[in-house]
Amino acid sequence: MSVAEPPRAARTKRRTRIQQENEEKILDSALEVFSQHGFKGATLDAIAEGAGMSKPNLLYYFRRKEDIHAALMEELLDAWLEPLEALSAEGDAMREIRAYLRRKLDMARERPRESRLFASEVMSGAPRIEEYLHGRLKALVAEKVEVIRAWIAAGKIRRVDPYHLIFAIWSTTQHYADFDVQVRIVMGVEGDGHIDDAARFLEDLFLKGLAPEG
Amino acid sequence: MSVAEPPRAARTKRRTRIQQENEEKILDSALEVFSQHGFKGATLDAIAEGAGMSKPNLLYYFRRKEDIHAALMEELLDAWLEPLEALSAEGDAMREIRAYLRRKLDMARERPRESRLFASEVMSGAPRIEEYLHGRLKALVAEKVEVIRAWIAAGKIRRVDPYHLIFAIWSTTQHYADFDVQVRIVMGVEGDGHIDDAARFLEDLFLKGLAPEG
DNA sequence: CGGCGAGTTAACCGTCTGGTCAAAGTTCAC
DNA sequence: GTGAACTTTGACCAGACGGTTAACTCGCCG
Repeated sequence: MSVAEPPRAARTKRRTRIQQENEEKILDSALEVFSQHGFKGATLDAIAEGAGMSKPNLLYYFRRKEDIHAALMEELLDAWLEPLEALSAEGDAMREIRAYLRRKLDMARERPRESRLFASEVMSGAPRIEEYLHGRLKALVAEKVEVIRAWIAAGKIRRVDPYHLIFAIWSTTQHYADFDVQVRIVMGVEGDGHIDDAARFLEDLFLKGLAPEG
Repeated sequence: MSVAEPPRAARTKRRTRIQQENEEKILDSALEVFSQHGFKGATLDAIAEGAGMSKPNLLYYFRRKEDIHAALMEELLDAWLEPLEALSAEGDAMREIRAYLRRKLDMARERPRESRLFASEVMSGAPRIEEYLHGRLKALVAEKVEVIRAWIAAGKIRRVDPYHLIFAIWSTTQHYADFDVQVRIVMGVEGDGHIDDAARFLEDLFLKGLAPEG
């Protein structure tokens, strides 16, 4: 009669050291598996093995596959907004855009699995993050679109469609995470030095491409 | 004892009308399913249902799941090279790049599922197309990189890294296929008119960003 | 150092999955 | 119209899958 309630049920705060460690191991393994195979393609067995524990033990910490994915997403989605949130209307337009590019490229370098997790979710139709896309993300983008429009109105950057500008920044930077394998093979590189070159190229392209006439 | 050999075994050419039709139905359904859920996440049941036939019947045309995926990939990979292949050293640099952008955007508009199929394959580590990436793709890119270098040497475009230029074109254009759901939600659009805006934006960005000084 | 709750696991369940098989039904050239 | 080749299907299989249960072991606080 001593069956402990699975810890994730009683939320609030982390309890034991073991719990903390194991949830970390699970989420790390799950990130690997989900980002490679998507939600449907990921299996609890693979996640459990990657976390170095049995499947029932894994299910002691997260009752359902969905819960693991949701926990991963919750962490990810906040981090996902940060770089764009930091785009400040008060700053210098060109400097802000360059800084945004850098933050996004840093994420692609340091958290490529998260990028692929997000991509895989969107590519499968975003069934589990529709609310987020329609809500927080859409609102934040709308807000920053206004910031960019203001820069255009003030003659700080050329007249371009702010939405497509944001998409262009997202796509070019995330590409180095999502298509990492392809980039490495095509370029024939191994470390991550090529991302510095990418940074130079992208800053160059966007700053030149957006600079006001004259 | 009249069990016909599964047709895909005897390659060469299409035989019956029914076979032609059914293989088409299967590949169309499989494209839908693979592009949404990846190789592991796709099931034969789902593909069969989408194709409007029973699973054993599906397996009469393609003996294994792998074979369906391979057939899809074979078709795709050729189409994938075409736009870049058409980038001609003889043409005007700026015009060639603009035309390349347009071809890639057209593919994103007209064949978004193929784009996602490719993306999903690369994101899962490209286990089934390694040879292609190391072979034909790498070689073609290397060839076009030289074309771009020649344009730079001739002062037709600014001095930028040709590899990253190609990646930037790939990523910005494919984004409208791979992240279609996100793009639609964030922009709040429904048809595909936004891709024309994307075309204008991207041509603008790249042509301005690459134009030689002066 | 004893006990209680946290942590772990073997065994299991129903369903799904990729794939097989033999038999039945259909098509089409002759 | 018929027979041989082509097509379709129900029944089936072994293993994978997400998840449950009950009983076991371990860690740690008093």
